[in-house]
Amino acid sequence: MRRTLYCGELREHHAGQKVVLEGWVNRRRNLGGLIFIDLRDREGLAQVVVNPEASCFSEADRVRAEWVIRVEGSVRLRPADQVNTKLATGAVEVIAERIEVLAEAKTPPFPIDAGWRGEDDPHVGEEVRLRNRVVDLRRRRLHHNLRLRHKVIAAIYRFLDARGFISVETPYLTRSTPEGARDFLVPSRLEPGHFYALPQSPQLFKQMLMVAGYDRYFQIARCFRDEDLRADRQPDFTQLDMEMSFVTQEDIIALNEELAAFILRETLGQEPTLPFPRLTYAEVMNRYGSDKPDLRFGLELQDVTEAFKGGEFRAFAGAEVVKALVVPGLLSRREIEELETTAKSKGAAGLAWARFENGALSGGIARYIPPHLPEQLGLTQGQTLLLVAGPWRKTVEGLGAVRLELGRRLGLIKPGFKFLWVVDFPLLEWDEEASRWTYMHHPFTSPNLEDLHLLDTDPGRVRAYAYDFVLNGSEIGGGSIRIHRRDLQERMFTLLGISPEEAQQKFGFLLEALSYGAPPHGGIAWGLDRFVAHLAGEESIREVIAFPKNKEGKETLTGAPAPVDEAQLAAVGLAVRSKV
RNA sequence: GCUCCGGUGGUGUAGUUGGUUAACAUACCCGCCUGUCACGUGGGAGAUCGCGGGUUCAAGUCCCGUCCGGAGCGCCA
Repeated sequence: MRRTLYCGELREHHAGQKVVLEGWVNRRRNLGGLIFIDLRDREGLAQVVVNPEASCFSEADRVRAEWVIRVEGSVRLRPADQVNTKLATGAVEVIAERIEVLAEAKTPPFPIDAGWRGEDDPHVGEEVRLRNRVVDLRRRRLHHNLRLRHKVIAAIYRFLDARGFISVETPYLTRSTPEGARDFLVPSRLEPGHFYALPQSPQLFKQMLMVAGYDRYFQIARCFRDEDLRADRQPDFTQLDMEMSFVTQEDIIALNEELAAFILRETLGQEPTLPFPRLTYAEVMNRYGSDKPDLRFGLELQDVTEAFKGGEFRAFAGAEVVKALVVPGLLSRREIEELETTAKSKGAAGLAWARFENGALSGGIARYIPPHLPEQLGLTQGQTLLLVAGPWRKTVEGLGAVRLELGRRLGLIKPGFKFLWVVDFPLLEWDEEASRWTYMHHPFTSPNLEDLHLLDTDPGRVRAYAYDFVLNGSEIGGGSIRIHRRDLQERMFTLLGISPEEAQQKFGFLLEALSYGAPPHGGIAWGLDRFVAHLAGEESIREVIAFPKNKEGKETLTGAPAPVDEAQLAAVGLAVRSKV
């Protein structure tokens, strides 16, 4: 007899039926003469009862947690006083007639049963979890996360298909492109000494699909970047990649926020309000000190540059900007010191402060604060004023980091999903190390045509048609309108210090494509792992990836990366140098 | 590459100013138990406290080094 239904699907209307269940023993309770088995499959738990007179009683007595068994029996309603209201199947139980052990199991290294009966799983260290990932993946939390991820992807396909997008696959073995992140290299056997690179994104392929007239493309694409890992970064990660022809920035933004709303509706039953806020880069940096601000709380930065200009406090008098944060509450010296460390980590020179208590400012730099300032900032009794002064970017980012830390510490972050778009990014930023301009997004991003006249005279002020999609303080997507004219693309390469020869060698195929009549086009890529992690309420994308890598980039199940045979190296013309 | 935090039975934790046999919960094994649902109950086994060195009469505890893991900085077009 084969399985008739999932354990978790058992309901009252099955009462009286013969069923066959197959699954894992979540828990076994032996009352002496009577045995209960909570049988588990991906849909949930069902209670199996084994009576002492049943022929399978001795088999049931032998069974242990995580054994895989098949149970044949009949469903019956439980007496009213024995209904388990915590389980969806709690009104019924299966009286076992036959039990067959399909596989015995070692005792699991950590408990996995609690989540399945609706409780919190006890905390287990991530190292232990990743080392035993198969066991870990049995827990309900990960079942839920991976199914949510699937639902998100399924919703993406439904939505984009209905809007005329087609999914096209692009190569994983491709060419190394200069700059950007470090490439993962794959040696060529047919041409020893030559290498493929794994794509950092399908960027150039999708642009060429636009030139080829496909008009609307998308792909759930794996991307590879050989950089250090973080809670929200893996060396191989998944993008929702998208590109459209004959569109404006606003078209892309509007379509993508509809997509986001559709996904939330389909997966979580939520209805976010559209449109999402669109804030300029300058505005979010000045108000939140971040290009990916968390809008779930206020605590905005305020500009007080003028109040200190030319004043007696030398450190502030000549500063490019002075920014202030009004903190609800009196912070201790120790707390301020910790926050100063946070500010300094972003390059701020320091963190000045004063407390407003007993009707006056005291402590820190209280005596240097202009008399009118507290009123201007709305500073009231029992609050702390924090200040950073210096070059614009380090100042706002320093205080922005403090804002974020305070949001967490003071519990200001409200639950929910706060989306926004950040627009009007600068096209270029100054690279101190290389002493030249470099792109902020990527070298194919179109300048805002209104700023084109500044390109040679004042490149730093040129805005880009680039936009980031931000959710709860996390960059979940980014895109741009691309350059579709060969002459402008060549001009950009020159500005970025890429010689015509180098451009031809590395991007010749793109320039060539652009010279065959390219439509105006643009697109976006979402960090799918991050997006799903937010929807699942997880801090780390490792919780929404079945087999993630740890902080050191190791895949803990298989032990990758690992050495390979000398013969394998020889076949691709490589030899490993002894460690330097 | 750098900074910070952590490492104690299988798992999760406690362990005070250094002081007897390293504690607790849970899991595990055995006994008893017919309506449990984290069953109950009695018993048992299980840890050279990540590793190495140092200080000390005495180190889980203090110091140095090292390994492993996590958070962040740099990096991430």
